[in-house]
Amino acid sequence: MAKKTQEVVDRFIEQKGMEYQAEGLPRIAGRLLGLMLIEDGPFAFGCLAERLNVSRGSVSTNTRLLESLGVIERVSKPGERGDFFQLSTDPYVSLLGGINLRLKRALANAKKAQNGLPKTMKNAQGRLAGLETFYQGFIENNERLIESLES
Amino acid sequence: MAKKTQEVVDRFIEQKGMEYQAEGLPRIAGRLLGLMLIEDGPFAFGCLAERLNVSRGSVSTNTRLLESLGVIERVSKPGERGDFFQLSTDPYVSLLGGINLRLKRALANAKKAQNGLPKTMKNAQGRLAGLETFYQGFIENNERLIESLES
DNA sequence: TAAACTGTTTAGTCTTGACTGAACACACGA
DNA sequence: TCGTGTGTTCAGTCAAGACTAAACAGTTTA
Repeated sequence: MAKKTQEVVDRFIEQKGMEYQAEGLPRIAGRLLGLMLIEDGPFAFGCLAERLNVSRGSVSTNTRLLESLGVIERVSKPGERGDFFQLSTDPYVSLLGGINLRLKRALANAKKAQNGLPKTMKNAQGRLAGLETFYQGFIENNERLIESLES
Repeated sequence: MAKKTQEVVDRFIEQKGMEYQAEGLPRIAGRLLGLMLIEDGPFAFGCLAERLNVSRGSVSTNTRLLESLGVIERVSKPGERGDFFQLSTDPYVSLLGGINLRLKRALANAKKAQNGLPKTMKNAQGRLAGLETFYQGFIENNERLIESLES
């Protein structure tokens, strides 16, 4: 691989790491995802640790995290021993599904509070209604996007 | 206020705190927002510290955080000395704007990487294109939602 | 059986940042 | 001029969790 290309690849991987960190997720998870986005898999478990210069423990933890989010999947190669990983078929659909789950919980909380409040608290009722409208719109957007992405 | 209502209010405030914490933001910021959603403002600075049982330093830091996100605003009351805070007119529009800013940065990163990669890396090009489609759709959804929420 | 290689788990280190309390600078009213 | 009340800032504490290295249990190969 050309040296220039290698630089682009490495920068992208590190950027994904920083993006994940900014979202409150482990940096290593972002770097794993970045690698699987920009290079062809599947990747052997040990190869990941070596390639990203992290411990096998970190690879184990973070591959399982990404697996639980549905963005990568664990696959086996015929004839080979260990586990292999690659980007899922529909990584963003799973991601959006997870986001919607949390949004729906928050929406439920807002509705519960609104129902528990007396109708006479007009202003609070209005603000909570606005919050719910926001959540509802966001959720519906995501569902539309999921549909359009589903292969 | 009825005891039952008080319970609903307190639970909502704490829930918003937990939701914020889960998103990687300070819990106090969430509790401040929860309070301003469910009770009528404007709220005096000192009253916030007292009401939520947190230090004035924390109130200062987190009100400024929420202000920078555009979800609350600092207002003055005629005749009163200190600062007062209340929910913004369009809190969710500002919020969505901030989200889109980060998404656009990530999208730019992906595009830059794609352009730096040789066209011959067909698979990587495809995966990056998929990532960009996802970002693009998400951003457009948010922009539509912003429009529909704008008062 | 041993020896080598899996991935997971655990103990421990270390960094990050949320939060507090006190010092601070600035305004107002005596 | 004081004192009092304001919000910010700063040093320090503390907890959460990211990460590592080593111990571990399970498989495969010899």
